Amino acid sequence: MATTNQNGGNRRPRGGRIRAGSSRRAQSEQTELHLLRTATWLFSERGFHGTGIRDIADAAGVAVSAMYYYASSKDELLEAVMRRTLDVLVSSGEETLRDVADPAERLAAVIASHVAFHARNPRAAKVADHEFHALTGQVRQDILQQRDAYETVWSSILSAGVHDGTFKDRGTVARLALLQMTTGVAHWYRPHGELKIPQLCERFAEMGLALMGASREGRALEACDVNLPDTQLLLRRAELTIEPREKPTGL
Amino acid sequence: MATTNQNGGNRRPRGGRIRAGSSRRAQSEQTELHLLRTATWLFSERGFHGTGIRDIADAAGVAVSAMYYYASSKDELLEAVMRRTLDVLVSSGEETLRDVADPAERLAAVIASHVAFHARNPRAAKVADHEFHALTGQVRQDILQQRDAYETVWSSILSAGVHDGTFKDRGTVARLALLQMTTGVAHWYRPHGELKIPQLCERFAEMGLALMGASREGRALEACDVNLPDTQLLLRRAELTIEPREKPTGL
DNA sequence: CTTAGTCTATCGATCGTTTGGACAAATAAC
DNA sequence: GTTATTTGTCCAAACGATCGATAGACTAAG
Repeated sequence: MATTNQNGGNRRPRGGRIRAGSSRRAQSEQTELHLLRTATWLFSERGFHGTGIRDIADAAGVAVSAMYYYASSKDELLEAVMRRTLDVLVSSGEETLRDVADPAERLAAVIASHVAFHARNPRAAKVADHEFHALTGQVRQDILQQRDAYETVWSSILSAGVHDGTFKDRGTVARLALLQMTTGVAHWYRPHGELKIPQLCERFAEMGLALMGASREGRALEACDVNLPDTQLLLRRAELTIEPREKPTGL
Repeated sequence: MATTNQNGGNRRPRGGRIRAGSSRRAQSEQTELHLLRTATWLFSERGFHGTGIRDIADAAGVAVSAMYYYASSKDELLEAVMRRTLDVLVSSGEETLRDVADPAERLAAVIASHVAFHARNPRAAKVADHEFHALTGQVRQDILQQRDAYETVWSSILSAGVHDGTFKDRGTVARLALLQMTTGVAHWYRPHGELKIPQLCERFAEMGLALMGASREGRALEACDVNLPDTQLLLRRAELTIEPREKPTGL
């Protein structure tokens, strides 16, 4: 229960490397990523306020002050996690929607993109979803604006579909319901569960279309009636460097 | 920025009352409720770990140690909030389902009950939804079990409907999607928004039935095709004494 | 030799919790 | 009906532990 450091002989020697890197600069980048991944893991598990900087440093196998070389405060650590996460979420969505015109296909596409991202990066997504309340000041405004912009994409897809008769008009709550149920994937998805990511995306696209009462020429639209984006492509776009793929070694 | 107490002259005199009560015992109950409501408000706003006991005491207008007269620890405060919340959520659901047999009507009923509860008690519901990770030990097990039992009710409704052909088979994920989208109501619902609670319940029942592809004799089921529980009844059952109906005065 | 990167050690502030009464309402004694 | 005693409720002050953050020494790569 040492307060200062509890992995005494286990720490790598001074200036030691996490992975053999060529230059010092490459090594520095590795360390920063390692710290962000560890922070993401802990934030997702215990929440931002429930995680101490010593928890992060210990789990990452570095000294507390080494963290402050990369981030000038704990809040900045959270900011980095949220910014990187939202950036990839938004850009992967935009790219996937780029050349899709039909409202039903657009809805299926944005659902699939969103679900793929949240299933592939559950911890980072959880942090972005849960820890918004821990942000303050300008950062909070920025992140909020980015999230609003993303939700506006969903809104316009829905209203376009309502306007041309593809969807039933279910009001503003439809967007909120769709976002909640797809974002929720991050909270329960397990890689070795019932469904793999491609099937999961298709299933959610199906449920989303059904929820909106999607139809063409009087016939209800199923997921198999619309072109779904290629899942491999979705997963490549959703790749997030700070998502921790395994439990921190020092935990 | 006094550390000990920041509402100096504003506090009521020693032994003063929040509301005029008859007996001392009645007064004590009022104070306990007042503390739980204040805690619920702050937990929902800043999270459990983001809320200090001094924050709660100050917002409630009592001394820190007065809190320890009612709860022997901060964790016990959270426990009380979550237990009371889940108890009402579960029992109101059970009561509403008591004499409903048809799967489609049961789904609509449980959705309406869930949505009504989350719209009426958003802060307590948010705490129960978000702060589970802050629980430890036996309490965590208990709450988890209660939540699992509640979700099992949903599962059996869905599988009954799938079995008799009312619903399409959308696997386990359907339950998770439905629960996420309905629980999410607590995060965005505002009393003066687009919809009042009765309309909100109906809308969600509609979306839920659509999501499950509910149909009878080949015809798709709408919300108007099934009997929805009386919303006034739902709201009475969902009444939660610890839900803070207004911002704490000392905030 | 310079400096990027990491260390140990420590800071003041705040954390959850405890102590030892103060005081009023309820009860008992007269 | 007044006074004394007990009980229930709450407070101010302080405790040790832990919090986020910093200072300054040291190492090794460039």
